[in-house]
Amino acid sequence: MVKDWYKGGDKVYVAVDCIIFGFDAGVLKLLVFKRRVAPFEGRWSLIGSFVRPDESSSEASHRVLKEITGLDNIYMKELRVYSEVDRDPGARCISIGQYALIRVDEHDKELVESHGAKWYPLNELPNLVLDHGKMVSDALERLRTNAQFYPIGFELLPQKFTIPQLQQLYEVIFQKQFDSRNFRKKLLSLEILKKLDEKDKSSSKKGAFLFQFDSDKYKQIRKKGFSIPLFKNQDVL
Amino acid sequence: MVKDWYKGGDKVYVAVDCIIFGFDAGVLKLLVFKRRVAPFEGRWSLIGSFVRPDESSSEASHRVLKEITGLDNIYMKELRVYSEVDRDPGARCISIGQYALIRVDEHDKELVESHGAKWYPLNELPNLVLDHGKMVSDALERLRTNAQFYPIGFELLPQKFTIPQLQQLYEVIFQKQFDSRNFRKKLLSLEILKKLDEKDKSSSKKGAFLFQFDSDKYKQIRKKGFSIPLFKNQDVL
DNA sequence: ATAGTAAATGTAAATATTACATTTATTTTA
DNA sequence: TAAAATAAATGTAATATTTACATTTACTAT
Repeated sequence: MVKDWYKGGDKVYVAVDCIIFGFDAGVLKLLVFKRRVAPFEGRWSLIGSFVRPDESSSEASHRVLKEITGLDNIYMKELRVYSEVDRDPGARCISIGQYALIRVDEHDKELVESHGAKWYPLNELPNLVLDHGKMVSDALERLRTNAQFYPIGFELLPQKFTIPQLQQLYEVIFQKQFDSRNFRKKLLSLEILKKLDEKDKSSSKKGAFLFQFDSDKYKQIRKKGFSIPLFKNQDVL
Repeated sequence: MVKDWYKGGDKVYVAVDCIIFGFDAGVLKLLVFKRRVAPFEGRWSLIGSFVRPDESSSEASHRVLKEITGLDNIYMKELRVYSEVDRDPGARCISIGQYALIRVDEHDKELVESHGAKWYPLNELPNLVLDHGKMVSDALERLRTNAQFYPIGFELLPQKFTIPQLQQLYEVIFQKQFDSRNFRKKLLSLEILKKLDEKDKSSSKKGAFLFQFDSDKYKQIRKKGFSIPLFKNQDVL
């Protein structure tokens, strides 16, 4: 029931749009889809939805993410609200940008295809509808900022990964090369990686040891009151 | 004109609520106001408004902030969207939390009073309507996080301030004492403070030199690709 | 002239970062 | 089965930053 005093307000459409990052074959990719219905039929768009009466914006974005990728329990954070008056010529409609990091190896590729969705390397993105291109560049900036201060890179790698893989990811995110000895030393010094007794031999004869992100340990450290900036000299952007 | 394909969506009320921080008499304060009309007449609330058809959420929050404090050009950032289904029993209404840092010495005190608004020290806050208490604690957390990595403390101090004042502010934000010699050294080493030829004698016979935040220099540094974490060992939270 | 007060300053020890080259483990090939 | 090939793994010395800690300075009030 809507109380009288709300009658002064103007209702608007509220949507979520997901900026979904993945790391595959050494490059950062974004999941976009080709619209099959109006508006913007046939054009590329972020994956989104109206927020339904029975869900929050966060629930809405997790719902569509699951619909398209089959994935639950995804790293997803609010980016910002896009509410410029004329952003959508069809109606007053605000959109909440939600950026997500997923493990490409874990998602349901057939489901993605069946929805007309496709992974594009960030530098080969097609033009997107409305302000979705802006959402992507904002999200990329946010990803870079957050990756400086928090260990979120792990969200983009398989559960088990090698140090060289991790380094490659950070080099792609920050567009910068790191010294492999110093990179390894620094990451291991954070004490948030569990070394496994297993090697990945896909990229060398010697094989590289696999590691897992130790999120319990990370939470402990955070609880004690520390945050972990990955690189001290933050000249990574 | 609303196109047909939007008819599937459900419209909702969209509001902004401002979490307004100030630093006064050595304590962090929040600006809240006593509602004079329904809903929640007589109860304390954040300062907010519906987002109007002709403005973005950012414009809406700057508008109400100006209405109440007389201030323009305020540091204000989106905190997050509060869209839980039952957050407002009167109607489906989502709210965009916007947190702001203002210089208490620059705001229009009479205007604030005339609107029934009042500054409360953070630890003496009255109960607030709806989820506004949660907004405040979220905003405080965000303030602390951001103050670790970015020089935003200056937004809460007068344009001209002393190093001891700056230190006191950071001690309040982080609930932690700093060594005055190291604090001064660290802050000056960032090279974003302009020393003035002027002293503030309000708190000592000797007087303390006044400084200004040099935002041009800070922008230059950022442009070159550096961010500036204020404290290396981020054990400040 | 002296006492009182907060501001300002310096340094040595500990820690973290950087720059840089060789050895190791394994597979493939000769 | 020895040798070649390849990426992974490791160590160290030089530099920079952070930390811990006590005295002097500038000014006002008595």
